[in-house]
Order: sequence, then C-alpha cells, then structure tokens
Amino acid sequence: MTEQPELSDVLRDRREKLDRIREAGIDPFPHEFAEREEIVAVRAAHEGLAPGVETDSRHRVAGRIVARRGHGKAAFLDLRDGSGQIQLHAREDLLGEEAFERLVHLDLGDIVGVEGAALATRRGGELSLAIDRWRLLAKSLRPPPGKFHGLEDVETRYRRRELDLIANETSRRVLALRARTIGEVRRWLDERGFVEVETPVLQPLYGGALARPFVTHHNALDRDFYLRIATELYLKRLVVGGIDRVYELGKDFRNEGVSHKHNPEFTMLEWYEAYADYGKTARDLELLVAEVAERVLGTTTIQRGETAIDLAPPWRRMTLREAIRERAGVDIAERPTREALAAAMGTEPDPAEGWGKLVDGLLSKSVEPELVQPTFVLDYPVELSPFAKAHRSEEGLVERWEAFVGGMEIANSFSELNDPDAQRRRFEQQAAELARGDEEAQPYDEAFVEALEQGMPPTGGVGLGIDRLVMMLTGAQSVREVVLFPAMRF
RNA sequence: GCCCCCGUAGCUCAGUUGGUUAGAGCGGCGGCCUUUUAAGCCGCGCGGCGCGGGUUCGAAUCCCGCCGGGGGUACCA
Repeated sequence: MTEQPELSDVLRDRREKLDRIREAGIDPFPHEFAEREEIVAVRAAHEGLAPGVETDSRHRVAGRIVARRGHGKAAFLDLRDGSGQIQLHAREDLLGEEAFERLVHLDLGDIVGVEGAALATRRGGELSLAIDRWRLLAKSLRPPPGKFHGLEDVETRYRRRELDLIANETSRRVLALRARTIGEVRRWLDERGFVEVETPVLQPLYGGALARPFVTHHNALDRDFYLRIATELYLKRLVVGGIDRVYELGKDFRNEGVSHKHNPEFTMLEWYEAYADYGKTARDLELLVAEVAERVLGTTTIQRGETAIDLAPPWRRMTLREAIRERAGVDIAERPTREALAAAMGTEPDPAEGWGKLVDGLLSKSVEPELVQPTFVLDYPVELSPFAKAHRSEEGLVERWEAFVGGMEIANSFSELNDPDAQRRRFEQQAAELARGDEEAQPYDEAFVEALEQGMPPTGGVGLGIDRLVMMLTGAQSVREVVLFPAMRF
C-alpha cells in the first residue's frame, strides 16, 4: 500500500478477502470471460415472461455486483454490465456448498461472470438467472459509492467520474447522449459532403477567436507554442486549397475563468462551406440542431427549467442593434464612440475597452440571458469580428450571427472575410486593441493573409459549441455535467 | 480575482446560546432464513469532526490562517 499507511476497516476487509481467495488457489484477476451475452439482450429474449415461470434457456453474462439480498441457502444478487442490470438467483442446491459460500461472501463491486437459466420470480415476476456456475473476474478493493442515495457529492462526482458512473444512472445517460449527439452531428455533415480534418492543436500563433491562449514549450525546437483557441484560420486555408466543404470537431483551449458554462478545454465544431454566406449557414445550423435533437431525443422540444424550448426551424432572427435597443434601451447606432456609448450606459469607459467591447458587454449582460427560445442575432460591429466580411448594405457592420438557446450562446458564424487587404487592415486594428491593453485581441498572422492572397472563394463558416449543445439536449445546468473530467484545482 | 455558503463514518446526512466515552439510515461485520427487491429479519459504530494555529477548565461548535468545493460576480464560447 502506498496511498495510506493504515487501512480503514473497510479496505482491510477487502484485502483480507483477496488474500483468502488467492490462498484458495483462485486467480482474482483472470484474463477473459469469452462468449458472454449483454444483459440487455438477455432481457430482450425473455420480455414478458410470466411470474413463476422457470425456463431452461441458459445465459452467460458478466458484470459488477451492485446489490445483494441474502436468504440463507439462497441469495439474490443484482449484476450490472454496460448494457443493463439483471437479478441473479443463487441457490446452494444448484451451485454446491463451496461455490455458494464463496459467492455469498463476495463484496459489492466485485466483477463476476455467471451462467444460469432464465426465470421470472414468483412474487415480483422479475427476470432472473438461476445461476449454477460463476467465476470471479476482478476483485474490487474499495467500497462502491452508496447505492441508495447514490453519489451526490459534486466534487467526488467530477474528480472521480468512475464512481459517479457506477452510482448514478443519470450520469451514464448523459455520457451516452453526448456520444450519440456527436455521432449524429458528424453524420449530418458527412451526408452533405463535408470532409472531416484535423488541424494543429499546438500552434506557433493563435487566432480565429478573441480569447487568451494557453502557452506551452517545445523543448527540441526551443519555441513556445500556443494551444489553439479556434480552428478557424487553418480550416480556411483548407478552403483556399480547394476543400469546399470542410469541418473539424475537436477541442479548443481558452485561458479564461471557469464557470457553469465555461471549461478551459471544450469541444467545438467548426465547418466551412465555399460559395455560401451567413444566411445559408444560419439555415444549416437550425436544421442541424433540430435534426440532431430529433434523432437523439426523438423530439425537437427540450425542457430548460420551467420553460419548453422548441428547436424546430425557422428560428427567430433579429439584428444586434434591435436586440440591444429592445433589451437595454440603448441604440448603439446612435452612440458610435466609446465615450458616447459609455455615457448612454451610465458607466465609465475602461481604458482597455473599445466601443466594440462595450457593445459586447451589452449583448452578454442584457440580451443573452433573455434569449431562451432559439434566436439568431445578426449583424455585428466590425470591431468585434476581425474575420467577418463587411455587410453588403450596412455601413460599419459585418455579416455575422450568433445563435442563442436557453439564454446561452451556442454558435457563431459569418460570411468569411476573403479580401486579403481588408484582412490585413483588420489585423492592424487588432494590433491597436492589443496596444490598448486588450489581451484577447488577435496577433497578426501573415501566413493566413498570404493564403487569402492565393484566393479564397466566398465562404460561410460556423462554430458550434458541442458542450453547450449537449447541455441543451440533456437539460444540464452546468458544463461540468456534460464534460466527463472537468477542470478542477489540483 | 472578489463576495456569500459549505467541508462530521465507505455513502447520504443529524448534531452550533461551547459541556459526560460524537449520532442515524444505508454499507460493512456476525447470526437466522431456498423467490427477495428503492434496505428479508435480528444484533454490533467501524470516526484524525478538511488542515494548522488560537481562545477556554472544556471546541465538531467561537476566532484567525490555509486547502478544497458550490453559488454569485468579473472575463469569455
């Protein structure tokens, strides 16, 4: 034992049982248990078996013992595998005295393989296996979390997710639903001819979003690398290269605070479609989200607290100017300088905050929490969007939208800026923001501008926050509920 | 980063005007019982009260510091 010099009684008991098992010549950690059935298949095979009926249909299953109810020369055990749970009926007359005694003295949490015939109990009619053979497959040396109350301590649930999964059905459900969501998102894109790619996580220069990066160091090259904050710039270089429909689904990293909607590493989908604009991407996003919900949940209606949210398209569309005027009572078009806007908001302008930052603040504080039903907010100030193309008719704005559901941003999109000279000027504006003290401004990326000089078709791009989508589909209030191992202090 | 709340048994929790060896249910251990089942029946606490100081005759309880978590806030997706 390295972790504790003195073992608690609970742990010592299990160690002693392990020793006794070994002394009896039994391998407590054998190598396999072949030709087992999944429990869910056994259940399906005996659907509707009448109470009291004993069949001669034999099954071989394996899993963790999650409960035991002793009964003298008989006992009931609940066995669970990845597919489900089934009751085992252990009887001394079927097993023989020695095998029965060893079985009854197993600990909750031990993993066993068993064989026996299916029956439905007389009283409850519960499907059970009357086992006549069994084998220990792995000894559990630590007690399982409580099965009655489950494991509720959130810290333990996040730090030791394996215990959470053992104890809590809802956690297992969220994990499965997340996996299916990601699968359906991929399928939706694949079916439409999008090509999945992988671009660098370690980048010499970060970009594609307004955020602070993590920095790491490459020893052999003796250079610092940034963990990507977005995949945007590399993906657009692929569009230049002729990949007309491209996507990447993977992790981004942003060096920001953690909250119920922010984990420092999070899963982002970005897709780019050549010859499309931000109107097309909006129609695609609402379609994608609705179809994924339909396939994963069987409905496009989700519940968020007391409110039912309908994800079926079309979603509401409103301009950012309208949204802020409606919710905050300020017309940003009439307050075109940071001093004027700050005055209208009744605040002192922070020296590090430009006009765009103030608008962003109004959006996230006054507008975002109110957007519960799916809504596209359209047409952002150019200051906030260094990679979006100028609006075709509105001066000072770009063709960009953000999608909000349940009071949270889930996606962001624009008609991509493909004029290299305009892109250069945007980088120069960002440099000014950096100089002013905005640590989230963009560093200049010459390789990206040169790629645009090669010629990029008009393109629509989207970023969809997968964690937040899963939060919506599962009803989770915290991103930590949908991320298996959320960032914690250590 | 700041503010508020929380940290008692393997699990879920009682216990604060400071007062005898710190409690319950589940789990565990022992016994009984061949169809129980959100925990069959009977019996037995198995504990450095997050860590370190301090006040006091006496601290789980009061004070200070630290660690960890939750909620809010700032920043952001």
